[in-house]
Amino acid sequence: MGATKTDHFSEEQNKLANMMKALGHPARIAIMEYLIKVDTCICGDIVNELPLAQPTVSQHLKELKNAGLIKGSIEGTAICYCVDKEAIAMLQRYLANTTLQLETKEKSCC
Amino acid sequence: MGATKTDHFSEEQNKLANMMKALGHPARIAIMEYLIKVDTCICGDIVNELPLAQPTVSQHLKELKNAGLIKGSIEGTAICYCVDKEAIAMLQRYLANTTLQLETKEKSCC
DNA sequence: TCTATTAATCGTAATATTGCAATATAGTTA
DNA sequence: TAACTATATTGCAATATTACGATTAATAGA
Repeated sequence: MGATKTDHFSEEQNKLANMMKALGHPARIAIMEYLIKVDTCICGDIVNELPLAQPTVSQHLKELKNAGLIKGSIEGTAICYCVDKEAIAMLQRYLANTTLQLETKEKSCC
Repeated sequence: MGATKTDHFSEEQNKLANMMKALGHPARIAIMEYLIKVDTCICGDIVNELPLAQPTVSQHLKELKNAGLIKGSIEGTAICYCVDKEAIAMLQRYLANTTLQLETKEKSCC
């Protein structure tokens, strides 16, 4: 035990859960917000923005990348990270649809 | 180490991360989807819907409740769970705003 | 009261995450 | 080539999560 039983759930449920999980840490929320705030995506100063050590930040970036939320490419000596717009858009659509489904229901018994 | 450094991040970042974290598991995504699908919120059959044992489901429900994503109230012998519309709406607004910010930027260098 | 029924809690094992120091890697520049 | 800079990887300790069997608590009905 201890491992998530991913095989019992749908592809979409697992993908969504993975993205949500990646965003389920304040440091990673902060990283995303910073990447969005900064105009250019050439970012070599994410570490300076966060109250965490460099290896920790690097690990968080890796997780965001694995979840498909950011993209990174080598830019000389630094590495260029930026948000994957389509991934965010997908999340947004899912939640918008959920909200819509909820609004059409009048019953709210709790 | 091993514990998340919540105190270095903003209230909002932590709250968001908590919600996202709660949704960061396929079983909990499935629970939310089921609660939304079912017309009434009198739900005593969540366990039958999922490929997980009763204590496990109960624990997942507790986490969703702690994150403020669902509400529950005692309904005789069963317990009535339903989605907290405002919480979902909040998440939705956050992502809609994020998407908006991303759209206004032309540069997508990666 | 006895017995189902339903859901929470406890205890525990397996696994995952978080964070960092130390180190490695790779490109840049003197 | 050597020193410098930026990021990744490794290894490890502390803690959290996941899952479930066993048990408990609470209510409903015979």
